Amino acid sequence: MLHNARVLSADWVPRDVVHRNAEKNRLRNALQPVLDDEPPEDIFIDGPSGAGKTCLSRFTTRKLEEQTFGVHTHYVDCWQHSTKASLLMRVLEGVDTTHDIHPKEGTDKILDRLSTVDEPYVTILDEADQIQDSGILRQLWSIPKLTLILIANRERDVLDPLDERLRSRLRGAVSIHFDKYSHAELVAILKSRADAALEPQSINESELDVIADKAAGNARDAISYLRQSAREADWEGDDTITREHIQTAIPAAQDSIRRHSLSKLNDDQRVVYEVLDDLGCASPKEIYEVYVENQPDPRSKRTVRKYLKKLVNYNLAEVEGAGPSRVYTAVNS
DNA sequence: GATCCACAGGAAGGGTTGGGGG
DNA sequence: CCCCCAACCCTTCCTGTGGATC
Repeated sequence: MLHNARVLSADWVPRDVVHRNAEKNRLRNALQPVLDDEPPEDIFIDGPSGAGKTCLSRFTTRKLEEQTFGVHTHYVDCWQHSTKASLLMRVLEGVDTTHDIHPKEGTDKILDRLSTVDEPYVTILDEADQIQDSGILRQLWSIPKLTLILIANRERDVLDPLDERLRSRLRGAVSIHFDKYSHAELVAILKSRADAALEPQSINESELDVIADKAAGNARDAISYLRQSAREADWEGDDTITREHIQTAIPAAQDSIRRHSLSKLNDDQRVVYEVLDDLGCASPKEIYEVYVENQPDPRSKRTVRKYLKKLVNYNLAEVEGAGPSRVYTAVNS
């Protein structure tokens, strides 16, 4: 059934993006200075998960690179490269060799190399709110030939940690907001992916409808549900995807996302998650008290606060309220 | 509306780690 | 093989914030 599984992988960039025409035009216009070799504009993209931010950015920069000689574009996932050294190395990989950089020379050397690049280049910083050291952004913004496209769920998550001088400069940035996909748009996206990835007639419109419905505007989820549904059908030896396959596939897809997130936690972080999962819903104080009982050599409160924030970032927990009424809830759907 | 308490997260300092060079 | 250095993680200390309580 699956004759081109890559089309259903999370980082697949389609040959054409069918929706988001307004956003596409704004991004292209914002990148115009790159073509004219003028000073770059700052570009922000924000919107909910699965709204097509990453996909459209990668699509647009790929087009730019194809159509323009001497322009380099590069994608960096700040989630995987949240520390200063690893992030800067990834940025440099997009334009230059990195094998001659030694860790003991520090990050200044990497920044020097980035500053001396003499051709314009565009770097997408996806999940930009994950960058731990806000000084990195200031340094990257001062690089003459570099155009940054910053992607985050909420623009203010990136801007708030910055100092006032930088924030005021960035008020002039090109800011592109993405909304959730509508149901009809999701169905259309699923249809085009299914056409490219699956044997003809493997799935019909009403089943796509069910998947789109469950994904609630999130294209990334929708595509992973479709992928898992195709696998289910394959395992069963069926050549069409039925509602039963989808029913099985959705929890399986959600579980695999959750397990993947859990695998990235260290032992203490996992204990904090398990404590929260047992409690279901609890204040930071309660969580910490139970955590300390369960751990012979517990981390400090401050560190556990960092862990809790991490769980929220990984979608393993949700948080509500502020101050003393703050409550964390485990996510284990 | 003043006060209190729990919380978030920044800053600074110390211990640990890991890769390269002597 | 050990030392060096930068990066990284954790801790301690601290400030600012906002809901709860009287």
